[in-house]
Amino acid sequence: MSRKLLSSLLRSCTTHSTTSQCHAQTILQSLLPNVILETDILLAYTKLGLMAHARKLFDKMPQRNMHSWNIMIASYTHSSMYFDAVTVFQAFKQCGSLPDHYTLPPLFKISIGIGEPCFGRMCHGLVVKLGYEEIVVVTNSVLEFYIKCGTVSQALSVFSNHNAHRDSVTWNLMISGFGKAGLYSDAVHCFREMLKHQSGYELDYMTLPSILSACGKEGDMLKVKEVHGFIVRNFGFHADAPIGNALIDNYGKCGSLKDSENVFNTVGCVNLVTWTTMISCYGMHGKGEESVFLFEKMMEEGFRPNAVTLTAILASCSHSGLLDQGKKIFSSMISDYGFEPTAEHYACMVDLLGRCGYLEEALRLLKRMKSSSVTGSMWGALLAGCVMHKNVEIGEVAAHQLFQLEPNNTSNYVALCGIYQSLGMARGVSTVRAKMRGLSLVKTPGCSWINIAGRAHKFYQGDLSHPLSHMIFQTLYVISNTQLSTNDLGVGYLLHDDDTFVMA
DNA sequence: CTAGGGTTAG
Repeated sequence: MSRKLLSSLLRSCTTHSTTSQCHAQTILQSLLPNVILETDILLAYTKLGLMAHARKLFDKMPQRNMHSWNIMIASYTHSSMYFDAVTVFQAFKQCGSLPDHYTLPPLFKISIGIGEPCFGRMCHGLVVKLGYEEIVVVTNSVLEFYIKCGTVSQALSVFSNHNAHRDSVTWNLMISGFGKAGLYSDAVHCFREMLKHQSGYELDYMTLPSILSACGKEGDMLKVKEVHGFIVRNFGFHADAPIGNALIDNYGKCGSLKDSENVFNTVGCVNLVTWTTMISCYGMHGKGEESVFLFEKMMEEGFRPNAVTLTAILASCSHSGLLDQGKKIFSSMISDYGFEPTAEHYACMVDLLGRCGYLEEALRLLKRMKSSSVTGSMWGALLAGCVMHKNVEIGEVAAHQLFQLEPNNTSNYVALCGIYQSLGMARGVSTVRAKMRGLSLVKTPGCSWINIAGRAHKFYQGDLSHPLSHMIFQTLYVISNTQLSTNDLGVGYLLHDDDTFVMA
């Protein structure tokens, strides 16, 4: 067999055995060493995720080209083996070579993967110095890097500096970046800008889940509906699964379970995430029975739940007080599916037991675990249960664990304080407050808001300064039909975005 | 050989 033939065979290999056979042939026919052929073998191994095989060959190669270095760096990165990727990159630099536009994008992923943003910033410098700023793929990876670091301002400056070299990926990165940073109105603004720059049929459907999520997290159902209409007009009803999933999720987040159900019942593409999303929508709306029903139906249809599905169903049971169903699902996941419960699942179970008032049982569950594997979220769930059921003994245990684990989390101090307060334990209250002062911790006030007719109405706890607060108070009183103090109601004032009052 | 979207959690 000729080199050429083996080369093209290698490029079409899709299994371990065919790749190994081709590799063996190159050796048998004394075709090695040969950079082109060896690089083909490297690529074939890495495509199959056989990094150890690739590395063994790579280390033996007497000669390497840019392609072979890039394959190793990119595939280690792809396999989340960031430190191996760094080692290869360092060896590469030792040879005195400079990275090219294929080398650079994985370097930003490595920087995030190893948690060293300095490395990424240095690579950004390399991009500029080596003149790769005009290659859109490279610039997009720089943009993604700054977004993943949480430095939106840096991302925005990269975005603005490259208005001549943008593609749909660039726009999508910026829109989803704003959304991830909680800058929802900026995300919407960016989406509008994008639409101005391209005509309808060129529109990229990958942007749609991002914009839906920004609208949904803002709680703006009108915008979600608007984007939904836009999707139907431009893409028809048979959107792909992530779009349907985003619609279900965000209708749910905006409080319209009916619309979520509607999408769920009519979408063309359904996957595990679709089921999980719908289950968690029912959970959010306190409809645990529906969640359990859907969970069972999902399994009947042959979907195997994953870790996220399990978290969703457990959280759902928890919110609806379905103790037995939750326990049953948790133990059957372990026995029937050999599932290894994660920290989140234990936190859900503690939450479930705690809400139902089984605080001792919840504490026992945590005490059975290795103390190093008990997370803050588990103690946090227990503490929340103690607040609900005014249990000071277990509450103190949980709170003191949390003070060790997350000393700067103000919510934990406030929670313990709340238990003391509800039991009239004045000394406890002042001790916790003194502790907070000593650590100079300040609690940011909780705020909730709703969007009505495109305007954001914010509510802070215990504030009655709005002229309509009396009316709101009365309405809440009627709804709750119980004797509540002003403080319990959390009545606030309505504020517009620019802090001017809005008259309903 | 390089870049982008969806699901949990208090």
